[in-house]
Amino acid sequence: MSTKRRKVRRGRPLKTDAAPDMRERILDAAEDHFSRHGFWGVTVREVAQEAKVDTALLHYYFNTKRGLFDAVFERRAEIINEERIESIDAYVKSAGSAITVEGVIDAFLQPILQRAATGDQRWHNYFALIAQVNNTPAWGGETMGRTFDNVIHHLIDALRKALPDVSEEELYWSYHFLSGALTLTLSQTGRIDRLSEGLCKSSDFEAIGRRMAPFIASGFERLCKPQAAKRKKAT
Amino acid sequence: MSTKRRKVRRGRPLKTDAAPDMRERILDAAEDHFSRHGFWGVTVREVAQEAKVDTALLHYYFNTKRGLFDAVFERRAEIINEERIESIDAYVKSAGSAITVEGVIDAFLQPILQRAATGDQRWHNYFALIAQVNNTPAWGGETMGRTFDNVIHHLIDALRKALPDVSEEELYWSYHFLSGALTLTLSQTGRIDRLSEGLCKSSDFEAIGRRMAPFIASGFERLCKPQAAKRKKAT
DNA sequence: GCCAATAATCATCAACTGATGAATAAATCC
DNA sequence: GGATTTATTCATCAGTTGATGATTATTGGC
Repeated sequence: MSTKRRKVRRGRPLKTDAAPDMRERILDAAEDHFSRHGFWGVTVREVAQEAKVDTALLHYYFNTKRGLFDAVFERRAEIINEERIESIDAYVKSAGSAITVEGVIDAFLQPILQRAATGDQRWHNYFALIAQVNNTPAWGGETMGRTFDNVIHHLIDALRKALPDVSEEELYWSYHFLSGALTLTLSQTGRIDRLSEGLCKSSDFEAIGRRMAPFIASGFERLCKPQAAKRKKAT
Repeated sequence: MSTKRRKVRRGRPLKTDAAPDMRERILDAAEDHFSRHGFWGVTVREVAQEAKVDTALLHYYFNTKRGLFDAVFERRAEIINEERIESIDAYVKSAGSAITVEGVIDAFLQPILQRAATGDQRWHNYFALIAQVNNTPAWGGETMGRTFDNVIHHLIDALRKALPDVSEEELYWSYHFLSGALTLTLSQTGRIDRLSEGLCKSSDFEAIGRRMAPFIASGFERLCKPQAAKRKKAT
């Protein structure tokens, strides 16, 4: 079992090898590990081992461990960001003056929830990674902002159309609550499974897809529509 | 600057030293570091250095690094859990048959938000730690459940009183969204500061305290009160 | 067909990591 | 007041860590 000295080719690989692009293979392996244990919980050796390459190759492509992490984080961000902007725009256009908060939020959520629902492990890992970064005090805010604020401003612009004369502060705080609810969902820790004794499942994105937009939209409307009369102070 | 060989006492300390309990000092230092960088982002040496003790002492008290982490996590959990249960019970009792969802949720949130609002850095760190654990896929669900499920069942029992004939599933999913919104708030990453260009501040717990219960309660009511007529499918 | 650029492994580094057994000194027990 | 227990630092270990310069083999440009 010990040193089975597998003969490993050195030097540039033959073109005919048609090995799945090493760079992508490293990113997949890194995504898998980072998503489960975070930046510090992973060693470059673990990643290299899973990708079946030498650790030096991973420095060749990404220079540092942090460079590798950032590359993982950005790879799928571009895809999902584009999808979300298209989804919001399509809804706003189709709804016209009948635009609703719930419609906008649903349009924003669906691209993510649908990708999560396919059961593709790699997207699943990626979303879990976002969840961790979003809750990392030291550098999470900066990284999330740099990567996603564009899309979020797009979302907020659309929400303004459904909420005339809305206060900016209420809008941002409402998004904040949405962000927290969404990222916990994406992190799939299995806590709700345990709490509900199996009644609800972290992996049941169909169930989440049905409930999340109504829940969140209702909160937005409560906070953003200044119907002061409705407020009742408890006790 | 190099080796200023500070003469350090060896052996058991004099009783008259009245040094602040070393065990607590280690826990404080560990809390500070773990909350910022997570379990793997911290070395026992860093903690020992901040607590100004030898690394061996920290193994003396907590055996392993994980033991230290668990001790940090549990120390304040007991305090805050008790406060939350008392707060919920007090509200349920005082409200009587006028019990509302918003009232219950507010009672659940206030102990946390008030402690966060005092600006006590140590509670602030602890809450950030909870946020990270809640979003850790590998072991977050298990740890959160073990530590907090008791209180959460207490919360859910109270909510049932305000929501007769409620579906269990809707109740658990609603709590799930609440949990995500709360923990992101507690992680204080500064993202909303950046997103809103300074209009909203992560550290403004007074602002959060005013908005969170209405937002979340509204979501609960939308999901848990089966007023099917109100539902409108947006395109 | 030569030569620079590219893509990979190998061998190794200095620094760091969690942990532990031994030494030391005060407190407490009897 | 001697022996045991408790609380602390010291010295050190074996294993791991991120990183890099040297080496090797293939591709692509001219």
